[in-house]
Amino acid sequence: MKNGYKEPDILEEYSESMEDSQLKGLRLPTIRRFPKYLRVLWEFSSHGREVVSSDKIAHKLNLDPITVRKDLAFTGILGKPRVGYTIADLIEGIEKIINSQSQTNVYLFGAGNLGTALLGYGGFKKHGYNLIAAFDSDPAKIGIKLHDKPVYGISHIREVVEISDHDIAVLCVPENVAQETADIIIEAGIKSIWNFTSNELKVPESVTVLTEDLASSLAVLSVTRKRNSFK
Amino acid sequence: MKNGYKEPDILEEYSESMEDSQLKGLRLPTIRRFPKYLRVLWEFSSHGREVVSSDKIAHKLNLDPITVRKDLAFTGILGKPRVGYTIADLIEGIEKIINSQSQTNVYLFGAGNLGTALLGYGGFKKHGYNLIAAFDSDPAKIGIKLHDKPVYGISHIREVVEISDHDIAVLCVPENVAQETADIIIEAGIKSIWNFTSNELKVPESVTVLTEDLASSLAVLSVTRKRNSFK
DNA sequence: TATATATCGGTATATTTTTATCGATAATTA
DNA sequence: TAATTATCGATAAAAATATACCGATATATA
Repeated sequence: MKNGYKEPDILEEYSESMEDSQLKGLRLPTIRRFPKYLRVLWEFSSHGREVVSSDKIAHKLNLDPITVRKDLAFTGILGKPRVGYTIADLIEGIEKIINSQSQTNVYLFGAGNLGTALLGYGGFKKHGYNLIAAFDSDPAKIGIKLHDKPVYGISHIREVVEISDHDIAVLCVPENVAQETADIIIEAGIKSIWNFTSNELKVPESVTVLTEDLASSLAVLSVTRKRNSFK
Repeated sequence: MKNGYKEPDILEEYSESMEDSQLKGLRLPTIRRFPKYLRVLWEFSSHGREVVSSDKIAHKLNLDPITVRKDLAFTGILGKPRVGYTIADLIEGIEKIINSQSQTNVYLFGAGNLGTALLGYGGFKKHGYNLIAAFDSDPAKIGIKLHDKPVYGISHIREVVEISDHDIAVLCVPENVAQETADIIIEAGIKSIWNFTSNELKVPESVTVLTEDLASSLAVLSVTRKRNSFK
């Protein structure tokens, strides 16, 4: 017996700091797919299913079942041949990886069009993020509520933000104040910035920035379409 | 002389249907980076620069200069040793690839929070896309203008949309009507859908869908931060 | 004018990501 | 109970992507 399916070993009972080890080998494409798996798992679950095969998941997401199995292996959840995976276990396993911290607070900076839209984005709550408050410089907005979230002046950042290593700032301010706002955010102790401005931010190494580049997506759409039209 | 820098050949004078061939070998990561190059090239240009090296661009975007040179090679624009590339040429070359068509019309479906935000998104115009109109089912919105764009009832789609192969539909409707709206869009002849709902759309092969998955980004941010905290 | 240096573009290598193959096995069917 | 089948997980191969290397050369400097 050289390779192939093997009866899995008994799971280690203790896994105190498994998070670190679990993260090893985890790649970006896999991480990006996890929320997609969650979506279809939630859907299956809401239809009363309890188990699901990699093939079924793959089909829903236009992926290869092998990809799905490799990704799901990172959760440590084992499937059964001829049956599949227990949906509830998978959901728990994925959530543990992509948002394991007890709670992640999200703060919005810039309550303009896009910012206000994101205040109403249901994905935050669904994925375990708590949108706490918004900050804006417009006096007309300060003090009111948008989508039930209070809007503060940015000078009150220290009073509002409970400093915690895994809080997230969503940056939706105009481009010309993007960097200075980021500086204030970092100064206040927030270490993750979700950047919706088309602006490369200069930040210390200890701060993580993810820039959401809508123009990149448009480019992909444009070229993909052109490609499709050539065949 | 086995390899290394070579005096470039004289450019072919005619290149009628170069688009197709130019697209060959062009990969998704490169396409995604093109708009980023445009951003920094515009910036350099606005500061009065006329030439720029791969190294300068790479530095701005946190990329490897080799990556930049390889990407830029797809434009066909040649740089000069010790000098760099002519910025104006690069801009033209990139724009040709990612949005070569004379004009791309963009139609928004669903003028809710996110939709309205996108109506105000400056990137459209900047990258050569014309946002023509929005469609919504809410009678209170139909007939008014949002960000100077008219809002129509979706039943008027055929009157408003000039059918053209490279038009883009931006889908921002609630999830429960995502698929049916997509069907109407496709029926009207639009072949590219930029999908902001967290919903896998079933579409014919001839239609290109790009799903913008905000939850995926959040996951990436979450895990990247966790990683950073381990070192 | 000779030398030094920045920077190009081509080829080569390394790493990451996807896809294929296959033995093992749990449930199903004959 | 035996054969069939769906599906797993491990290893292997292929494809895509990023990085490294290096000779050539245009400008700058000595």
